[in-house]
Amino acid sequence: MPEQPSSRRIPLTRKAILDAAVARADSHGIDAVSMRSVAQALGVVPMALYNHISSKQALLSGMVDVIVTEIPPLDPDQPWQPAIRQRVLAAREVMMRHPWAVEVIKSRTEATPAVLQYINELIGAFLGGGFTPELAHQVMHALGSRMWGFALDVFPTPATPDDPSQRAALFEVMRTAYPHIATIAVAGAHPKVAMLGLGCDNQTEFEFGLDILLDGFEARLQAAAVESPQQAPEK
Amino acid sequence: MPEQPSSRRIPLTRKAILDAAVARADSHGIDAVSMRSVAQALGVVPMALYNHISSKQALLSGMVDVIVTEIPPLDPDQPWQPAIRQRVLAAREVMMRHPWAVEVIKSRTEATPAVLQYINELIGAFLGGGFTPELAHQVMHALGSRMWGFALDVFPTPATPDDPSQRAALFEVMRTAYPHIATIAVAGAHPKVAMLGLGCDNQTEFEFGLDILLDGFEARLQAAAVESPQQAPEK
DNA sequence: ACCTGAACACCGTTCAAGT
DNA sequence: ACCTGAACACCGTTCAAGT
Repeated sequence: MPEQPSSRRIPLTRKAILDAAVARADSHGIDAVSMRSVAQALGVVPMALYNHISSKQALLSGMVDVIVTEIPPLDPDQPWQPAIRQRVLAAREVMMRHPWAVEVIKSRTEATPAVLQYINELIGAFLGGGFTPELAHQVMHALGSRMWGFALDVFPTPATPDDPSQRAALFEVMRTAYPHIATIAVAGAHPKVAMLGLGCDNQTEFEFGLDILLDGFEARLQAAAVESPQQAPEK
Repeated sequence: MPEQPSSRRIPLTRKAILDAAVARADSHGIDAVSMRSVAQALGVVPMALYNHISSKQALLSGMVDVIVTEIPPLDPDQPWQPAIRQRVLAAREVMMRHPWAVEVIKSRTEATPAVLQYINELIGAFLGGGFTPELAHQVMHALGSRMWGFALDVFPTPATPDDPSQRAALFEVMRTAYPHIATIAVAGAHPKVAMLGLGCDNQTEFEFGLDILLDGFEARLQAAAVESPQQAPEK
């Protein structure tokens, strides 16, 4: 019995489909999420999904919506910088729970409601912190993917062989062909990482980049306040 | 006659395949690049490609290699900051010439030789500018996709209807549901962009984010020099 | 209104055969 | 060593039919 129709008592619903897709991605990886496989997991024929979700792309966007909803809200009692920092790091935790999410978010081209709401709230924090709309626009773009808690890590790791002697040979090749890469590879901030542990987008490095951006935003905010103090900062 | 075998006098070669794939992506978009379509463009059967390129993924990586080679070299006569800034902006121009490149680079997981060489040279510029290996490691990660001249623009544009009255209706919906987004949308630095012209990753915004990062790198470099002046900055 | 079944037009890739 | 032909095991999606 390859499927159990007894579980199909409850009618198919958009939410049930998205939850099944997220569950499947969590357990089997995003490549295991196809219209056919999700339908099978629900005990239903592939075309049944199309009554609730218009396309594979819509399914992926809906999956993002589901997990973006997991991001905890902004703390309204904090100044903009710690509030945003905290929320971005919270978003990062959600992304770490769903390792497929980064790849899917990178491929999205249209925003869904939960995504728009998250963005809207971040902008609200900037505006509430004294940013002009123009500056808020700029900093949101500068923040980019870091608003979701990840940095595009285009620093690809060559597959590191398990065999130590092969690994040493590879490192020797790297050191002669790309000496600077070899230099910083061994000088990573995290000594536990193997010598070719590039491609590491770990917590320290994420926060390093995030804080440079947030500090830069603060500096631009101050500069703007100085050159056009139409509204005094004290109230 | 659906194909011309006369063009198949020259033997198939890895470079010929990559060039054909790049040409096809430039003219028809990345979705038109399949093992089958590239083979057809070369007047050859799909499986013939596998003698020179091991997989579709290898084809995509090879395509990136081809265009990364188009990025002009670093100017060795300049200090690290203008040199890197200039080269990143040059990389950006290459990416603009090949609109498919951003999407493909985002999906790569392994570095190819030209990519490693480019990265190696950037690191060399940081090290030559006085960065410690540790700090160079950090700033390379913080730079992230911006080293390729693009920022991951996770700020997706809702499809804007052509019809003005529909567009006005959409904007009204946005303004009530996501007021802050609407606020900064109309306050973009580029007045020519339509009111819902979010998702714009234009030159000004790219440079805004890039300069925040580069300035932050400089500040960290100075801070490190102050706290451990084992090598005096003056010579 | 929702689900089904069959089919269409594709994919990347393996395998065995040709030269 | 390189190219071919046929096949395999998938895709997303359309269409017409069922209830």
